[in-house]
Amino acid sequence: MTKNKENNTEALILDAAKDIFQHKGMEGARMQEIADKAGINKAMLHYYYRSKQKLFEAVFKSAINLMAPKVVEIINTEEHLFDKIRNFTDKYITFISKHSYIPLFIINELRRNPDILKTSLDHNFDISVRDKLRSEIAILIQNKEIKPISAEQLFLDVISLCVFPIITKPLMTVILDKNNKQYDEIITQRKKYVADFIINAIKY
Amino acid sequence: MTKNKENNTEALILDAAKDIFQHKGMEGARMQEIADKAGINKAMLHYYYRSKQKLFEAVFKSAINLMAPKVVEIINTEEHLFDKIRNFTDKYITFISKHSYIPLFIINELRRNPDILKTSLDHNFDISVRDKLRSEIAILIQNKEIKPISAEQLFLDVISLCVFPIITKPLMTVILDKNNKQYDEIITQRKKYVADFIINAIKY
DNA sequence: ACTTTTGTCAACCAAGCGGTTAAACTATTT
DNA sequence: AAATAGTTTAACCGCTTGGTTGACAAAAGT
Repeated sequence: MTKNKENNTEALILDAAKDIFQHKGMEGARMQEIADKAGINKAMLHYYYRSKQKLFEAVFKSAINLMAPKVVEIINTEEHLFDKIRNFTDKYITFISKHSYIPLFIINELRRNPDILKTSLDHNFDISVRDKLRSEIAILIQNKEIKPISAEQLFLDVISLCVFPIITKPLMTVILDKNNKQYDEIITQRKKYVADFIINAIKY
Repeated sequence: MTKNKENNTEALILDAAKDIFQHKGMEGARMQEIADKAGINKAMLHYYYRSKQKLFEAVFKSAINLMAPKVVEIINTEEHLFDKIRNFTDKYITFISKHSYIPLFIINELRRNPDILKTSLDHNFDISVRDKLRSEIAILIQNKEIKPISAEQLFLDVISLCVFPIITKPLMTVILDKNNKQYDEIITQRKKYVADFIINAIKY
């Protein structure tokens, strides 16, 4: 435990940067605030990460590579599509609830700079993953297990139903007139609810 | 066309501010940029709106009061729930597509300041609207026309399926490997697709 | 006609920003 | 233990920011 002092500071900075950037975005974040949160001098941020932009990219990359594998992982199992859906909604809603600021962070900064993904995505969502899902759905359609739908639409449905209600919590609590606890309960129920909803929608 | 010169300037500022704020957010927007866009001197912004915060709030208020009535309007018709859903998904996806930056703008700034809604929402989503939808659903459940679901969950489903795929376009084009035109086509198809999807999910 | 109010602008200001520097401190190497 | 290299800090810097000021012009009121 005597070594990697330098590594420790670097990690300390990244942790603080994640917290500040993900809550306030690139423009809203202040280098001084990140330094304060990390408990170190502001010059250290530049010593380890050169610039605000570079530090931001490190945070973005870590965020995108935290979220994406979770999706791929479940698509790549050998379960039946319905089980995948049940599995996914349950795990993804739980996961996103724990990191509720990350999806909005990604969506936002991707809008500011649409090309940032290309340098940040390590490996995920390659052709094989897309094709696997597409062919699985094609077979189920042929077997008349599900209605004829496109893989893309279904993918959008699943992600939308899981993620959107979480990132819009501040808005939806007002619209639906719920307090925080009540809304959290609604989200908890969605873990099962969403899977049933989707399966009912697509099954014959 | 000779009169309301002062009014014209004020409106000119607000239009420019909408454009800049909604694309770049509170932190990312620059007063000078707004002034340039409006084609007037920067001091005018403060003359008419006192501060950046006040100008921002005017923009936010106008955004929220553009989006919310569209929802209430359709809920308050006397159509059958299924027709409401078909009507809503079609109109709302069309509408949001035209103003794709607004939902994200609202979600974001509401997260920065959760209390801003209370001073911005003019009248919408009062108890009567919520109760109307709730009782309509209760009746349909009793008549065994739809499965027993909560109005809140259904509301979240509808909004999620309409809005999320639009605000995540930059992300989804990469994940689904589509170009802009292809993705727009997917969104267009969703206008009908989403309604069928939801109705299939909830009907007996 | 002249006084007051309202609208507009160039110039300015203090504060806060990201980033730099040079020196001090702390290991590590020789 | 002296020299070297790596780490940390306070102080600083140039620039941009939101906001202000004072002069001036155009209406509006009298």
